[in-house]
Amino acid sequence: MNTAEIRNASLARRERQKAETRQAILDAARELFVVDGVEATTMRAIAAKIGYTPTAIYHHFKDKDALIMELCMADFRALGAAMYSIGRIEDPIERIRRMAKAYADFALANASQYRFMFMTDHGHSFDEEADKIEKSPEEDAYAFLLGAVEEGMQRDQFHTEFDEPHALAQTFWSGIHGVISLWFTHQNNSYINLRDPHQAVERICTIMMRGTLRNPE
Amino acid sequence: MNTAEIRNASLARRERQKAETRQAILDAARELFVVDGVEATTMRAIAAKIGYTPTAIYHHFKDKDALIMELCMADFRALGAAMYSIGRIEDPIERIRRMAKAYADFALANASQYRFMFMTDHGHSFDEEADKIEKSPEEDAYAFLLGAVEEGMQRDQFHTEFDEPHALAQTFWSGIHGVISLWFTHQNNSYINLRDPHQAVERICTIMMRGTLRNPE
DNA sequence: TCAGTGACTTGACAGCGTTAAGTGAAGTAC
DNA sequence: GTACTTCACTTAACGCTGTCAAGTCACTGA
Repeated sequence: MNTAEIRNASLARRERQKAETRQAILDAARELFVVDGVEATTMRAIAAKIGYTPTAIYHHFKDKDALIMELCMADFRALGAAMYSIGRIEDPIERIRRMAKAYADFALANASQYRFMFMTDHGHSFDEEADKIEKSPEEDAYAFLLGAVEEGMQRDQFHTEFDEPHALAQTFWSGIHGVISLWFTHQNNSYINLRDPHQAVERICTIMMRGTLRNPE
Repeated sequence: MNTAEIRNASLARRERQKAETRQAILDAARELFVVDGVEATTMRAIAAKIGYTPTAIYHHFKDKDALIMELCMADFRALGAAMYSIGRIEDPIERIRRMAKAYADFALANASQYRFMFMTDHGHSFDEEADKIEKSPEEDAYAFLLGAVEEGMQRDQFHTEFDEPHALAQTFWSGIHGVISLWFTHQNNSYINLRDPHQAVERICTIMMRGTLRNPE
């Protein structure tokens, strides 16, 4: 090894070590967020979990919000991947059904994350993040749904009065989100006694399809 | 006035003064909660607003949670009243439609309160409160909706497969709640660009009715 | 060899919800 | 009239939070 190679190697090692620490912070934060919730986990707890002082975190992330946001962005990508994994099913209506199920499965399996992604007001934080990623966080999943709705419209599968793809896609999303979010906040309410969320998602999905399709089979 | 009367009068005055202070705390807290949100409002800010020290509040409420919960219960009563005010419309389906609109109007006009009532996890706090009030907080509004759904079923207005009143009432509720809560968390997301919530509520309401009614007109 | 870089620590700050102990005015009893 | 009690409220503090200025120290480059 000549001196230039050594320098490069050592630079690379330092960068790798920094990246490892950064990842350790993210992993620790993720685990604590999932177990205790985002609000309840402290910077001190995250630091202690990986054997650093709390201030060390601030060398890798601007503040707690930036740390949270990074994990949140990863979750959006994961949701997008979960949506995408159902593949290109020919019938757009069937595709929407499958998306609803995949969405609900993701939400129920990642409750803490879902809470933070869709049940917390982030103000304009997402807009700011979007500039960096070059597209909005929900884009993948939302665009996927929107595409299916548009395709269904092109095939005249919906009643003619539903001619605005965004409006219809947002309605479908709202319905599923309503079931999920109500479940998260009211599952312990003994008076309301909410029904099983998986079945509830299926139910509202059936109802919304029957309410919008031209020929519900 | 004899001595007994004087004693009673002074006791009454002291109780009234205490009640006034208590109410002042509630009023100040309400205003701050609405403006800044529940989380961002501090006990110190509430106290400062009415010219007391923070600790004074603890003579009237066990802790911040108890103070919040009291306001929350008042909001549930207000929502119940808003529902009840639409009156006993003959057709249960039309009644459900009106309820949806009244519910959405309440939510959009009382955003902070709605957030806390239906978008925050209260664990078993409501159950504990319910023991005191002898009925669960949502009871009024939920029972009102449930009654309309049951009536619609008795009149065979819904498809026969929808034979469980709770399941259907919860589905309707979920749909409206989904539109509202998504609006609150994502109204500023420029990529999603959510449609007007009033129209969105009307849209999902129409869709859900068409998807459940035997003879949608 | 020596200055410089940068990951990390030390020690602190302001603000939070909450509480033990104290104050002082009003009511009660003799 | 004086002593005792009650109680709404204050004072001063505790432990907790997110965050930051300053310091440490191993490693790098000339």
